[in-house]
This record gives sequence, structure tokens and C-alpha cells, in this order.
Amino acid sequence: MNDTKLIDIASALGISVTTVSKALKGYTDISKTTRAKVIEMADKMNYMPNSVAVNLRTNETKTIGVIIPATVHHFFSSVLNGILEEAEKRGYLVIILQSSEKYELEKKQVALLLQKRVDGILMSLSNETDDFFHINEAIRKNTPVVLFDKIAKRVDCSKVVINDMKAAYDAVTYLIEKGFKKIAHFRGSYVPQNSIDRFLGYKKALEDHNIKYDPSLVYVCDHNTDFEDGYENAEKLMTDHNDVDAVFAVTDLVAIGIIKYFNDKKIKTPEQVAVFGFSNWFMSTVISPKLTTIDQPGYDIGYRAASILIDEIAQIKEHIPVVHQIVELPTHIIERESTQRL
Amino acid sequence: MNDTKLIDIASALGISVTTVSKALKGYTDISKTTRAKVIEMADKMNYMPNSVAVNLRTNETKTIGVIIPATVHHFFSSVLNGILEEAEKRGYLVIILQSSEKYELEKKQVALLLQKRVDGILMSLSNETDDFFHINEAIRKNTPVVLFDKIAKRVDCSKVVINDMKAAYDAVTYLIEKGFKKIAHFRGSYVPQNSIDRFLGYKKALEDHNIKYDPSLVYVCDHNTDFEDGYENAEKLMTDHNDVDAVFAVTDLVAIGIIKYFNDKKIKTPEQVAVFGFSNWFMSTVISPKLTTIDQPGYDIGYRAASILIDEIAQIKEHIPVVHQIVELPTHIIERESTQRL
DNA sequence: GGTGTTTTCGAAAACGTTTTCGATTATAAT
DNA sequence: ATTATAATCGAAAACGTTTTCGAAAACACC
Repeated sequence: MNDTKLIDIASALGISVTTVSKALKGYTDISKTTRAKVIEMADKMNYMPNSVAVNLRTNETKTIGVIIPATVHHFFSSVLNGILEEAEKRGYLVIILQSSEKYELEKKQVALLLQKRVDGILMSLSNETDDFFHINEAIRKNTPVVLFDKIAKRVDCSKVVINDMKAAYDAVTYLIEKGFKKIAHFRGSYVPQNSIDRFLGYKKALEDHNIKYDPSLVYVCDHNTDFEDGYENAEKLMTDHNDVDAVFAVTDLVAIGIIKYFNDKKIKTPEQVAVFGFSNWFMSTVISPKLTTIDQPGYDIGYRAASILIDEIAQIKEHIPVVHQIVELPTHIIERESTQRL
Repeated sequence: MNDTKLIDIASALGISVTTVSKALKGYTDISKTTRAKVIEMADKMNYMPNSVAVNLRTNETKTIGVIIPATVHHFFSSVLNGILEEAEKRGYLVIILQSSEKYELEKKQVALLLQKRVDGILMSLSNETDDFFHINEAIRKNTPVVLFDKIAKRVDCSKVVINDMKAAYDAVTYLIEKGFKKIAHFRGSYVPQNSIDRFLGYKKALEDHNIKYDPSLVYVCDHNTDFEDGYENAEKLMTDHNDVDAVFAVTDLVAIGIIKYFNDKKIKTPEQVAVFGFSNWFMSTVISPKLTTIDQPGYDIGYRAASILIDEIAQIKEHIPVVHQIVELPTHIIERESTQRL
């Protein structure tokens, strides 16, 4: 309660708050001696500026907002770590919100952040989002937005992503070159572009290597919370096509479901069927056999997105025109046991 | 930039900002008709109050700060989800900071949050923290603090925890009652109280069941990022004591390291050596055999801590005396394959 | 038509800063 | 001693709200 403010220092020293403020901020029109006195007294009285007042006056909050669509787990926790670290380094605080894949909530949260006068917004879109008015509204109000992972091409702002299609293409190409012939795909739901792109990458890789695309080899795994989906579809797959020799899964989670099924049924991985995941979640080294997968650089995505956002905030402040960047982070194949032909 | 403020509505309607403000906030001394006009105009002009100005005037920010010691993964991501959900429900925003187990950083971050005028602080202490001045300072300034997981008994505030000692005691008792005789313990580092308590629970369970405590059966695993620690110590354990029949690990992560070593060396789990983990992280069902463990309710801890904090914020505001609560959330044994005697 | 009551509004202060601009004092130049 | 210049300070406005308190208007009552 007894917070010391500028006026307390001022009256303790018998000078004006103006002088105190200037002394503390290093203005050159304050003499060395009074500046020293002010600093000493501020220190003694344990002065800490009231950010709210500063924010109101300076019209910046040194705070960025982050909206993620899903629960903070796996991929998004890596992203978050990247964001937090970069923000800390650059002197920004971060407010986290989760839209839980709901468009209405996402819209409300953007409005909230705007009210809060955050200096910028980082977001990954919910699956329901197909209208971008709320995002454009933020941009129009001079609050920069950078989209990551689940983005909208049509929104004019910076974005940081991976190339899901290319990554999937590479994965399937790898399998083909390893000699696998009948490759199934466990795809994600029909709605986020990422899962569509991974599917398209799968399909294109087949076609480019003269393997006929067979829709019956594609299974959809559309709930993201556990690996049951992969497990159950693996069972279907083996009754439908007991001669498959590889499967490319949309996430490590479903890949793990598949491997669990194979392990339970004594189907040898990779000898009988190889499994390829996506994301390189921590558990992909826990499962046996260890999972070959695509390294989705969550941490890098986070820190990069934060870095660009903070750059843009600075540019807007300096009134220098900002040019939006689309950065596409590289992905790599992490080769492990689940695809190793002996 | 062209944000509409109270004065814009006022001048558009030819009335004062006072009236506009009151109309919007439902004051009864504004006539129905002007209130209707104000609301309509506010709506039309897409008015959104400037939170910073509101905060300055009302002296509350509807924001809470969260400081966690480690990276957002595993346990803390569950906690975070609990916090975020409760905060959303109660109309609070949340600022996340990570202290990275550094006392100095933690101290700085508390100061930052205080400057930001958050309404309350949620924190789990860093391992280095053994001085609580910064926390008491926050409390003294009427900013309630609730500690969770890694707490300090000596700080006078609410806390939400599990009983690590009892949980460990239960785990080891379970092993003893299952007939295991020579039970090793892979403990955590010497510093956080949690790992000490788990160790003490282990020791007490042995003693209460007339099994002599043997220090040579205790191995320390003190880096928390991967399971190598468990793996390597498992190797040591088997050369030192090739007749152990169970091991109680301080976390699921080290338990998984142990199981991986056993799997590699064809040491049967649980037939030759049973393994018991702690926390029930997601991957404990991924490993084979599935891991028996203690359910550490991260989500509940988070939402409960947030709930108590927000209650206390309200109490302080209403000037009703707040009584601090120490809530101890129950833990359960999750029995899976890694301890099942046939 | 005067008095009392209720309804409706607005001026102004306040929250704690930052920053502009003018005023005062000290110093230098003549 | 006078004037010009530089150094040092402070008054005041501003950021956008909320809230107190008094004023004006409307209405009621006799």
C-alpha cells in the first residue's frame, strides 16, 4: 500500500516531480548533484515506477499477447518456451490465452488483448477460424500480429511456419527410397491446413515416384488427445491391407498408437511394417522401437515469431515502414529405428 | 489509431463524458433514454474501454502473474492449463514468467509483476530460492501470493501442494506389500524439498515395515531434462546390486530411463525388477511395460491455486480479512504393468 | 406560486507518470 | 555593469478513465 511514487521522492527532497522524473530518466537538463540525490533517495525509498501510469502516458505496455488454439502440451509448450525466452530477452511480458479451437473465443480474446493495449499479438489460429476480421482489426489499430503454425495466407502480416507439405513429401520419399512399396497414411482431420498439407505431400510423393495413390490406404485420425486413434486405425488397416509395409502418420501421437498396436499384435516394426511420425515429440524416443519422425522446431518457431513481432513493434514506434516476412523454418528427418530396413 | 474513446461518444451525442461513462456502467442516475442512446452510439462507434486508463483509475488490472521455475513441459504445462482455464473463467488474464531455477531472476520477475500492478501472483519456487524477502514484499504491498508445488513453509500465504512424502511412502509401501524385498530409490537432487520428501517417504516406508534402510541403494538423478540419468544409474545399480527386485524413481522420466536400460539388457520388468515412477506423465503409458506411478494432479493444482488467489484478491478488495489456506491435494497410485507380480 | 423531492446531468479531481516549454539562475563575454 | 549564453529547474498539460458532489431541471404537493 505504502508504495513510493515520484511525488514522495520529490517532497522528501524539496524539489518537483518533474525534476525527479527527469533525473531518473537521465535527462540532461538536470545537474549531476541533484540527479545523484534523486537516485540515492529513490533507491533508499525503494522506488519502482507504476507501469500502469507509464503505459497510459507513453502508450505502450511492453507486453505481447499470445493466443494458442490448443492446450499447452507437446508442440505448443515448445513454442511457448521459445516465445517466453525471446520476450524475456527483449524486455517484454507475455500474456497467454487459449482459444480451445473456438472461433468465438479467439475473437473475444483478440478484443481483450486490444483493450489491454498489448503492443503486439502472436497467434496460431483455431480450426474453426475462417473469418479474419478480428485479426485485420488488430492490424488496423496498429497492433502488429504475427501468425505461426496455423496461419491464414490471406491475412497481410508476418508468419512463421514450416512447410508441412514438403516435410511430408520428404518423409514419404524417404520411405520410398528405402524400398517401401505400399505406404499407408494416417491423416489428421479435414480442417486444419497443416493436416491437409501433410496429406497432399504424401500424395504428391507417391505420384512423383510412380506409385498409384490408393485412397483406401488413407485413414483419418481426428482427435488429438491420445493415441487410441492410431491404435484403432492400425487395427483396421491390418485387416483391410495386411500387406502394407509402411505407414506415414500425421503426428507422433498417432504413430505411437500404431506402434503400440503392432507391438501388442506381435507385428514387427519395422521388419513387417515401418512407421514414420511427425513432430519429434519427446515420447518418440521413449517408444520402442524409437520413432523416425520429422523435426518440427517448436522452440524456433516461437522465438522467431516473437522476435519478428518485437521488431515490428519497434518499427511502428519509429514510424519506419514495416515489411512483413513469411519465414519458413526448415524441417529434418530424424531417422530412428522404426523405419530401419535391415 | 482511430480508437474511439468516451469523449468521442460524448461529443457525437452532445453530452459529457461523465454521462457516457455512467451510462455504460449502468449508473442509475442516467435516464433510460440517454443510456439507450449512449449504448447505441458506443456500439456503432465500436467503443472498447482502454484498460490501461481503467487500471490506473481503479487500481486493479484483472491480471495475475505466474512464475514457474522450469521450462513449460510435463508437469508445469498441466499446471498452466489449470491456471489458464480458471483465470479465463473468472475474467483474469495471466502473465507467464519462468525463473529457470534462478533466484536472482525470480526476484527480478516478482518486482516486474509488482510494477505491472498484477492483482496477484502464483508461483512455484526456484531451487535456488532460500530467501523470501521478495515474496513477503509482494504480500506486504497487498498483492496476494499463492505458492504451489515448490513452496516455502515459512512464508505466510496460501499454498497448494501434494504430500510428496506420503505419496512416496504409499508407493514404497505398495511395493513392499506386493512382496518386493530389496527396493532401490533413484532420488532427485538434494535441493528441492519435493525430492527430499520423496526420499524421506521412501526411507520411512522401509523402516515402518522393518526393512533396513541401505544408503547404497539410493542413487541421485539430478538433471531433469532427459532420461539418460535414469539409464546410467540403472547400469550402476545392476552392477552394485544385481539382486534388487524393485526401484522407486523420483520421476517418471528417470523411471523410463531405468526401463529403457532394462529393456536393452533384457532384464525383465517387472519379473526381475519392478519399477515405480512419480507424476503420471503422458509417456508413462507409452513405454512398455506401462509404468506404475503416482498421479500428481498438475491441472488440479493449477486451477485450485488460481481459484484461491482470485478469491483472495476479491477479499482484499472488499477489505474482508483473508485467511490463508494450505490445500493438500490427494495423490493416487496408478497401477500399471511395471510392478505387476504374476 | 412557493416549497420540497426526485431525476438527470456535468465539472472537476484523481490515478502516476512524461514531456513541453517557459522561467529563473548561474556563467561567460564584452 | 551590462548583455548574451548556458545550465537548471518547475508548472502544467496530457494520457482515458471513474467517481464525488453539487447544480439544474422536472415533478409533486399544498
